Amino acid sequence: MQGAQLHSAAQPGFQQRHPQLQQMDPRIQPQMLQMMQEQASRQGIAPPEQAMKNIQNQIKSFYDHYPHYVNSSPQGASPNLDLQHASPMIQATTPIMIQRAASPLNGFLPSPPPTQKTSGRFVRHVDAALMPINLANVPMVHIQQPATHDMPLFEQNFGSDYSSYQSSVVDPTSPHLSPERQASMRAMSMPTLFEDGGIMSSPELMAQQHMMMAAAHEGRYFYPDSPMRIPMSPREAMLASLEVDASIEDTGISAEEVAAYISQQDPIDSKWTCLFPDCGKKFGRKENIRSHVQTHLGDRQFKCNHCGKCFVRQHDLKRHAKIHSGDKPHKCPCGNGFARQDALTRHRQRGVCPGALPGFERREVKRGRPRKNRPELDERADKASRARKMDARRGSEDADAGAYSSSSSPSESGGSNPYTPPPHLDPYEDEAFSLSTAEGVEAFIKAYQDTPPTSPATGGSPTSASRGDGLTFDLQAASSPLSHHASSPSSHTNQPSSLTTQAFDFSAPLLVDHAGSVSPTAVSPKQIQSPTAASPLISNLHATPALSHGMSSSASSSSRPQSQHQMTQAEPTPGSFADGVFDWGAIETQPSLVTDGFSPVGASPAGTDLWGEEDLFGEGKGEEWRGVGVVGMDGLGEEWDGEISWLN
DNA sequence: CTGGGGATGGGGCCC
DNA sequence: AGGGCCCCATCCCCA
Repeated sequence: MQGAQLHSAAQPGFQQRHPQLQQMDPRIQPQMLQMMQEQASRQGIAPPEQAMKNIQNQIKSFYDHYPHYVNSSPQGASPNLDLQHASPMIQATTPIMIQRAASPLNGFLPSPPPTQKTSGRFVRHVDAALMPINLANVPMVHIQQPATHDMPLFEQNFGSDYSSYQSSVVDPTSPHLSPERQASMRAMSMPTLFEDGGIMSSPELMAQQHMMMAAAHEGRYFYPDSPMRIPMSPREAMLASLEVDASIEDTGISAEEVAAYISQQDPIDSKWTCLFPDCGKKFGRKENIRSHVQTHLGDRQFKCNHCGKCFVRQHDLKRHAKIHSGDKPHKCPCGNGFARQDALTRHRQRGVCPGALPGFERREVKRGRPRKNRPELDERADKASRARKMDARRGSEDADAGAYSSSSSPSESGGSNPYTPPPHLDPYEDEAFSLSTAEGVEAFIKAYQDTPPTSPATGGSPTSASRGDGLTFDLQAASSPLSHHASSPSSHTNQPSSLTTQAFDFSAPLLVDHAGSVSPTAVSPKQIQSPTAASPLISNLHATPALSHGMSSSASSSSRPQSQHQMTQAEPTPGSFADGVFDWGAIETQPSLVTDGFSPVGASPAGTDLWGEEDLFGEGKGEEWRGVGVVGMDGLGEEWDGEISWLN
C-alpha cells in the first residue's frame, strides 16, 4: 500500500515536476530525490499526484517523529549525512537487509534509534518479503564508505540494544540453501544504492556477501571492506556464525517486560516461577524461565528468512534452519535418513527396522490400522469347526423346514445376506454370543442372518449358492469337507481330492490352469503369462469362476472360457514366494500389494461361512506378479487365511 | 469416505 | 552449544 505509493512516486522528470517536495521540506536533499528517481525509473511507473502527496506526508512524518536526525546532524539538515553517521552497519559496504517496513522509506532514511516500547507485547513482525518490489522494499543497501574516519562508534549511536535493528545477513550462495532458493534470492537481489555513487550489480553484491559469510565463518565478525574493521553487533555476529538465512526481529518486547513475569527465586526450592496467567511453571534456571516467558509474550526474535518462522532461541532457529537444506545426515542402517539425531534415535528405538538399537527388538513394520487380533491357526480352526458343526446342524434343520430359498435373490430369501456379517457382532468379545454353548452359537448365527444386506448377495441355499453370473456352486460339497479339514488342517495338503478343503486351508497354494483344474502344487509367481495379457486376464478371472477354490472343480471348469486362460504349469520355487507369500499375512507384507477389494463368491447354507476373491497386483523381490486371492470368513466373523494363484 | 493408529516432523524445554 | 526428551501436529496407511 505504502509501497505502492512509493512505487509510483518517481519517473523521469520526477524532480522537475515536483519541486514542491523540496519546497515543503528543505531537508529533502537532491540526492534523495535522485535516488527515488533512479529507482522509480527502473519501475517505469508514473506517479499520480496523490502519490506525491503521500510521499511528502511520509517524509514529514518521519522527521516529525525523529527530529534529532535533523538536529544531530553535524552537517545540518542532511538526511544523507545522518545516514552515514547512523550506523556502521549502514556505512559499511556490507549487504545488510534493512527490514523496517513500518517506514516506507527503507534505504532512504536513517534507521531510527532504539525505540522505547513500541507495540506492547504484540509482535511487530516485519516481513519485507510481503511487500511489493518497490522503493520500500530494497533488500540490499550499500552505503559508501564515510568520508571521515572519526565516525561515531556503533554503540555510541545505538547503545547496546541492537535488537532494534531488523537486519539480517543474507547469503544467496549458502550451501544451506536449496538451488531454487539461491536462484530466487539472486533474482530478488536488487541493485545496490550508493555504491560509488552508482548502483552495484548483483554479482558484486553477492561476492561481498560471500566474503562476509566467510569472515563470519572464520570468526572474524567484522564487516568486510571496512578499513576500520567495524565489528558486527553481537547478534549480527551470531547470525553470521550460524550461516543460515536468518534475521533478527524487533518484537518490541523489552527485557523488563519479560522480567515482569518472572517471580523471585523461591528460597526453598531455588526455582523461579512463571507469573504469566494460568501458567505457574517453575524453572531451575533463570535463562530457561526467561525464554519460557518469551514464548508467552511472543518475543521471538530469531527469524528464519526462508519460511518466516520465528524462534525465541537461536539454538532452535539453527536447528530449524537445517530442515530447509533437506539434508538428512543421520542415517539409520535400514537406509532411512533423518535431519536430527534425536529423530534417528527415536526411529531406532521403535524397532521397526533392521537398524533397531540393542535392547529394542525388531518388529514387523505395519503402518495403519492393525488387524483385529486373531487367534492362532489351531485355535481358529477349532472354533470354526465348532461353528460349522452348528452350521451343518442348522442347515439340515432349515432344509427340512424349507427355510432357505434356492433363489439367488436376497429379497426372495427373506433379506438375509450371507455376505454381510453383522458388524456389531464379535464372538470373541461379546459375551452374549458365548460360543462355548450351542445356544450362544445359535444366537450368533441368528443375529448374523438377521443382518440386513449391504451388498449384492447371492443368497443361500441348503445345497447351492449362486453367483451373479449364474454359476451355481455345490455348497454341500464345499461345506462338508471344510468341516473335516478344519479340524485337521495339515492332513490335506497337496491332495487333489480335497480341493474344496484346501481352498480354506490355504496351507498350500493352488493354481487354476487353463483347463480349469486346480492344482495344489506350490507355484511360482512366474507363471507363464505376459504382463500385458495378465491384466485383462485378471478381470476375466474376476468375472468368471476362475477361482473355484471352495467350490467344486467341475463347476468352475464347466463354465470357464478357456480361450482366455493361457497359463501353463508352474514351477515350484522353494525359498521364494512359494514359501510364504501364499500365506495371507505374508502376502500383505509384500510391498506395493494392491487389491481390488473383497468380492463375495460363495457362502455356506446357513450363511456362516463366506468366501470371496480379490484381484491382486504386487511388486517384490525384484518381480512383478499378479494373482487372485481367495479369502474366507467363518461363522465366527473371523477371516481365514487367503490364497493366491499367481498368473505371471 | 471416514476414522483409527503408527511413524515422522518439528517445536519447547531441560540438561 | 549441542544433545536429548517430551509433546503435539501431520502424514500415511489401513480397515
